[in-house]
Amino acid sequence: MLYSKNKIALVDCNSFYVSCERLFNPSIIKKPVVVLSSNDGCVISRSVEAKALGIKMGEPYFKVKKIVKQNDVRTFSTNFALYGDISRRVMKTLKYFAPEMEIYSIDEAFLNLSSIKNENLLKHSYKIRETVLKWTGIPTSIGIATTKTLSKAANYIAKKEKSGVVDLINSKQVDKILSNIKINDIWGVGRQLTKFYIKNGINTAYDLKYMHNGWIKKNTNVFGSRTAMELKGIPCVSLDPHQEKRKSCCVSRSFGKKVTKLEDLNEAITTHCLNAAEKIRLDKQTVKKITIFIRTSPFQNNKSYYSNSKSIELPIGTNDSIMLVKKALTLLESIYRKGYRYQKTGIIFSDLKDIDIYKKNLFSEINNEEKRMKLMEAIDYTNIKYGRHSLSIAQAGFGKKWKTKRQHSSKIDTACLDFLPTVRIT
DNA sequence: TCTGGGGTCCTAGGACCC
DNA sequence: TCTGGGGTCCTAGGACCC
Repeated sequence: MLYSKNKIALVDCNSFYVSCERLFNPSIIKKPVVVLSSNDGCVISRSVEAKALGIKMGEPYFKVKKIVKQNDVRTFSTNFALYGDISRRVMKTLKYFAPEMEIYSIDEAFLNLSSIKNENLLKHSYKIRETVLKWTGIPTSIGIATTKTLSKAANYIAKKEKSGVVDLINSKQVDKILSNIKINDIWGVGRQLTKFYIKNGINTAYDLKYMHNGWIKKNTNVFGSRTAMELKGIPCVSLDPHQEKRKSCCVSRSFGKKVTKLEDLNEAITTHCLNAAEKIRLDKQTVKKITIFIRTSPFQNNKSYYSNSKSIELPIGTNDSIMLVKKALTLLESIYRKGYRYQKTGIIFSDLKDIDIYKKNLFSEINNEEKRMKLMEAIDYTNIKYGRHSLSIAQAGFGKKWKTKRQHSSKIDTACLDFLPTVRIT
């Protein structure tokens, strides 16, 4: 029995983006800190000190500006290149402790700890936390349980504990812990399900756990039943160590200033399209379906709102920037309407396939395409070596009046990550 | 004045076929 | 007069996640 059970640990980095910024700026340790989303729009990461001031996750920045000023909260624009690099370091460290793991997001991973004896689970987890902190400078929390959903719940509680670890496998108080988790804080229960559950008197994780299977199945979808089963300790979502390639690729941005002219939208779409194409080329993929969308602000409810999108299916998959930009601009022109103040535009590549399939396509004109592929390779190489957008195409524009706002950038150059100081926070 | 971006999966309903 | 039913496939949109 000792080894027969699933033992899953969810390791989650505490206030990850804030922790990353702190690595390079020790003066903000123990101070209230927030990291803002693109365009300095919303708060997407908060230190505990910032949380204590009542700053909520996802809140628009302009709404908390007052609190920020009054309390000298340090604010940062996102630096995803940096966070990605630190994330890779954290994951590499975790791999030492569990060869079988699933990277779930930039700051979370599920670890299979089934080979660890029950009585050693806690000790092992403390060791994981200590090592990650020592090697990367990032503090973490760990939740251990027999299913993913329960380990998420354990982690949720671990975040509030000083020890940073909660083990539900050896705990005799699982139900008590679950009764302290509100229904909307359960993994997989979003806004809609929360509304429905509360209407039916289900208010906590405990309530959901003891709900009849039949009732759940009849009244929710497969997601709902799965979550409920997992709370009961029956694994329904297995740990998947296999890293799949992405199935779609989206690049979109809000504008720093509202945009009205087609030529500005053209520049933005071209830029986004080039970025998306570069991404899929790095993953050795091709795209068959392109969608572009534009919209005005959904928050300015008074005036005319306009939102539209259009897709096109390509005859064969490609990752040729020049061809993709041409198609994207045609799509854009067909949905552009004069007289609106646009807030955001973006491009979605879907139906992505491995490049090898494309190469074997009998209908492609091999010679021409090989030339194009060489050109794309050269562009990517130059951009990686000399910085993004060293090489671009003219349609991407030079003025970029629509550019995203980033007023709080920490300007850390991750090209120098090798010189990253390893800070130990105690 | 100012409200993110990038994903995955599920499902209802339409189109089509026999 | 009486106007089927069942199956598959695809897609847009919704819900959810971080």
